[in-house]
Amino acid sequence: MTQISKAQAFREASFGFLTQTLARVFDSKMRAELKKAGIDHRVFANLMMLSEEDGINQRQLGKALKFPEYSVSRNLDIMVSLGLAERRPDPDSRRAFLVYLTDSGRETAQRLPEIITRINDEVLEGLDAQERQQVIGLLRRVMKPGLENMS
Amino acid sequence: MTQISKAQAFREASFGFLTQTLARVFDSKMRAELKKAGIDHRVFANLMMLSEEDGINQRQLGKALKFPEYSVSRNLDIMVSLGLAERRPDPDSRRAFLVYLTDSGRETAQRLPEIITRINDEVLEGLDAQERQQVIGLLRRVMKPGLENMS
DNA sequence: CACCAATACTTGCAAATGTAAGTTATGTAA
DNA sequence: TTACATAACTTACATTTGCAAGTATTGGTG
Repeated sequence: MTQISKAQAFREASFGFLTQTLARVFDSKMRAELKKAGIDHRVFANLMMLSEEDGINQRQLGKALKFPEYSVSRNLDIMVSLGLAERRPDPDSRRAFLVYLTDSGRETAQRLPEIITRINDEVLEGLDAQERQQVIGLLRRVMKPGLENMS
Repeated sequence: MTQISKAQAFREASFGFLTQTLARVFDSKMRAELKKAGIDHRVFANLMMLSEEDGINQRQLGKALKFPEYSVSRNLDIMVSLGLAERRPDPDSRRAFLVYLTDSGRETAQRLPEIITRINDEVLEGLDAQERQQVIGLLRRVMKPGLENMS
């Protein structure tokens, strides 16, 4: 029986620690791959989300991705300047915008799944197919409860 | 049967997306709690890691947490300036330092588990005890393979 | 031992991020 | 109908980060 200190057991058993650490790995790999593909790494999460659902406002976009709203605001500025997305006035509220992908944004978004899949496969190499399904299913459940939004 | 677009199924099935999103949630909650506790949020990961194991060099510290080495370097500057850690020369190599917590660092580190546990419980509220064990176990396995280190 | 590559760590600079405060528009309730 | 809180979004400023290039030391190879 190998000796494991309390602290070690604790850190390795922290869900937050684990997700932060793995998120760093995913992020740095994504940056490198997106650079190769000529896609701006700053916008990939929003791009992916909008390709799933457009015509939502910035708040909703931020909530889905757990991004603070100032971050959505800035990322959208970038996407608009790159011609990937556009803000249209919300007919129901003059203070909100509805966000839509442009054709170019949609085309760019289509190139993402291949990259994301490849990197996920790299990161998940230690798990078999069933375990991958399992961990993904559990993480999705963690997301569900709403997890009150960011600042 | 509710209609789910391919894109949605895809994003929600991306391990990387899920960990990044959940890491953002954990991070923002940790920041708020650490601020209340008067602990510098920049150093908490290193502090926790070092309370588990000291006397390692900066490379090893970075590798364990998947931090790039420049980040370890700067975080240690902060920890040293706050009196939480110290760099001692490595007797085996003049280019390396061995990092140790000070007494103050150790005391501070002792206050972390309570905070981390509380936030993990908040984030994981959607899962029962068994599922928590399960997801943590799987995430640990993902960490294992080495996941070649950062830049 | 002379060379070159790799290791361990640091740093200048540009880019990105968090905080807090701002604007404008809506909802509510006296 | 005015007043006051909240919603949706933006921005100035300071802090933090990533990248790329730097130093110094060590390990190997001919």
